[in-house]
Amino acid sequence: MAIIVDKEAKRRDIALSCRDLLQENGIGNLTIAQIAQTAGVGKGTIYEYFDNKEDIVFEIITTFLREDLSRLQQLVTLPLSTREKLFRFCTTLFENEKGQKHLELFKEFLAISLTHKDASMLRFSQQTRVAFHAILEQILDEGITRGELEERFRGAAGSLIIFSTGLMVDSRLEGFDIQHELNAFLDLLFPTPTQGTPS
Amino acid sequence: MAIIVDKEAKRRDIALSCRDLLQENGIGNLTIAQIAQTAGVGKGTIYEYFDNKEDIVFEIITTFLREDLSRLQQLVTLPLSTREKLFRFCTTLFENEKGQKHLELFKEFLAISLTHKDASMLRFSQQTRVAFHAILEQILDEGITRGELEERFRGAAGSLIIFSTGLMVDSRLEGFDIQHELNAFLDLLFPTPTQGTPS
Amino acid sequence: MAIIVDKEAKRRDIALSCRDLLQENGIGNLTIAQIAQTAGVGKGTIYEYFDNKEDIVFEIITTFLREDLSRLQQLVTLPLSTREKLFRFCTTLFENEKGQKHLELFKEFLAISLTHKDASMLRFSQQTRVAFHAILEQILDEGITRGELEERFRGAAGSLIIFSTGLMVDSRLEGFDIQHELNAFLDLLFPTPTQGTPS
Amino acid sequence: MAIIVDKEAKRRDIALSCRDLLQENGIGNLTIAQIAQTAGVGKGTIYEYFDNKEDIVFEIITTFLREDLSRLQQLVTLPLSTREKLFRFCTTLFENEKGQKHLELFKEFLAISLTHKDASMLRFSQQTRVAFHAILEQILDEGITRGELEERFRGAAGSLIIFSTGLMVDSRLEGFDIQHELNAFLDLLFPTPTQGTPS
DNA sequence: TATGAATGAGTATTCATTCAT
DNA sequence: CATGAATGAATACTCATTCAT
Repeated sequence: MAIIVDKEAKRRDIALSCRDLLQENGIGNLTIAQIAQTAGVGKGTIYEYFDNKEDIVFEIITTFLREDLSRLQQLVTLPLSTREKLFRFCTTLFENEKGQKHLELFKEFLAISLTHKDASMLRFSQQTRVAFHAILEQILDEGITRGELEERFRGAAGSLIIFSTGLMVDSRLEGFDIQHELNAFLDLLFPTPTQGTPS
Repeated sequence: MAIIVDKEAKRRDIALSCRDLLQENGIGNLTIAQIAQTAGVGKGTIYEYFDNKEDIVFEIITTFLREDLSRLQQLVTLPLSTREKLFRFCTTLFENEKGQKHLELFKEFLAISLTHKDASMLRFSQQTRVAFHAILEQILDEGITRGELEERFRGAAGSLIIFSTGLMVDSRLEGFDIQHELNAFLDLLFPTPTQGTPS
Repeated sequence: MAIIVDKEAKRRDIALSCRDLLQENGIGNLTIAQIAQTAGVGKGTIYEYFDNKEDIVFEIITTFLREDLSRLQQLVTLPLSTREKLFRFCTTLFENEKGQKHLELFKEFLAISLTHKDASMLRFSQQTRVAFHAILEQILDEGITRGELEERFRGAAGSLIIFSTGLMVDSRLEGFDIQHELNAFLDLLFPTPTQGTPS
Repeated sequence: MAIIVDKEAKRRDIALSCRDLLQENGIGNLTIAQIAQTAGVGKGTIYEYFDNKEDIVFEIITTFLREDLSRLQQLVTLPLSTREKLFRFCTTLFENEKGQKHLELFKEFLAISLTHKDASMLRFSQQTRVAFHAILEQILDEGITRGELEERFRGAAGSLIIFSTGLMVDSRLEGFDIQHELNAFLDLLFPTPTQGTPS
């Protein structure tokens, strides 16, 4: 048992030590040699703790994901309107420099998972999706509970996740105004008297 | 006097002759040698009509795109409800085997354009987006004109495109039910008495 | 006969129109397509007047050579000491921007003739050498006649040509001071009382 | 524990095993595939020990250079007149078949270094030049010490190197008699009573 | 005489992964 | 447990030259 614990610990150690490396280089330019050197171990050792390059990249991305999810989790409890929460949920990755770097990474990961259809790849993608979905669901449920949202929004998390995915992908285009597009979308979902029915 | 060749025509000829090849191999496994052989010309000849591999892949994809856009264009005139049109707009690529192949190609193209940020790549992506956007807009405008859609849906094409992108990307996930997700989304946009408020 | 004359005239026309092109691009980056376009004829036409790329490059270089030889020829008649004339003979290609461009071209030509041992290549190299040799001989002979040079310098043109070649080649090295090296060499050849016999 | 390899030793091993290959094919026709096969390693292994093709070509040429320099070094100690030593210094590469092969290689290298002005290329050229210069200086200094040469020949190594370069380059010309040209040059430098003033 | 469409050979380099020690 | 030396597949692109018209 102790050994297993150690393995997990070392996995984390290696992943943790390579966070900056991954952010700087991106997935495509990251080499096992760099990872090994940065982690201070031999190349062969990496393969003692990870199945392949993907595996270790997942582990590192997971640490970023944990951060982002944690931030998003806090968002749920913030004293904001539901709409505002949804807005922030979708724009959090576009906000500061750190978010941008994570975004770039996620886009790169998306690109890989779009072509490499390994089981582990899909599993990871799905787990990630589930985590984001859960938070979104919380926001929506609370919105409904607080009377800000109609009952029909229960179960709408899936749609919002899909839209978020599209937002992330289409943000690559030049002249794409995320805030504008997102607001237009939210206006569509939550028609307000002032907007929907201009006298 | 030398033969004067219609460059545009030959471009199309080459592109046309390589459609199957691209569908079978995908973008990543397509080689210039294969293209040349399939088109029945020398490798050098390819470069007389295309700037680089990207250029020719774009041209071939464009032929698929033209087909899909044409089908979508016909959709606009079909005697269907606006909602049904939007539904079909989003699912057309998921329908038959042919659509599936195009879908695979588009996903691969998306993956590439997500990481290779060349000017030509972005330009092509944007052009494609504009074409789809235009059709969507037609459907929406008509829906509004016919009174099926509220005025607020004018300009909603952007949101729908983004959702479609997300749909395409997330469709890679196992157990992802496109029809279900799309219906849920449309229900959200067009709350009907029967669906939204089941007595 | 008329046709032959025309051929020669057209050869010159083409060569003349491509002088700048060759100077800008160098031999290595010059393409037949560019030559044809610049000369305002078809690629095939080039081969009506020239045997191959080398042939046309020679023709163009020859026009430069003619210029340089003409300048050098003038040098012979200038009211300068023989030593000064020899100095200028060797440095003329290093002097102004124009000389530099010719120099670069000659170096490139030298590189080619060092590996491509075609008969035409050798012939051209030899012809060039002969032309420079003749001028050098004039300078030396005159120097001897005027009593500035000892009799033993008769026939020394060959040595000086070889040194010039070396100068041209070694000038590629960083920190190589042409003037210094050349002066040192000339001091060696023409020992002056102040330098050769101190005290 | 993994095997620790002496990188320098392996570099030499690979270089050594490819000497013949380089001499047979020349630089231009040498492929990495051939090098790897000849050295009995994989292509990737080559790049573990060399940065690029240039790097390995330099290393191989260096082994030839070491031989030639060693022979030249011995020349310094031979019981010959200074003039004879200088003569041999310049003709050593033209002597036997082996020298001829080295010469061909050097000419090819010269051709490349004349057009490819990379830093590493220049550095290598300069190092080589320095090594030959040093030996020449030894010969000259000794000649001066022994009273065979006038004091003015101190520092003349540079001029002689340049002449040697020219000799190497011009030797490509048909009908170029190295011995004759070199003797003419040496006669010029060392005027003897019998030669300079024939009664 | 002029043209320009067609051609096709030829090669360096990267890097995830393995396995002998 | 750890290591790091060895591996090898896979591919775009240029351009001088030809020859049918």
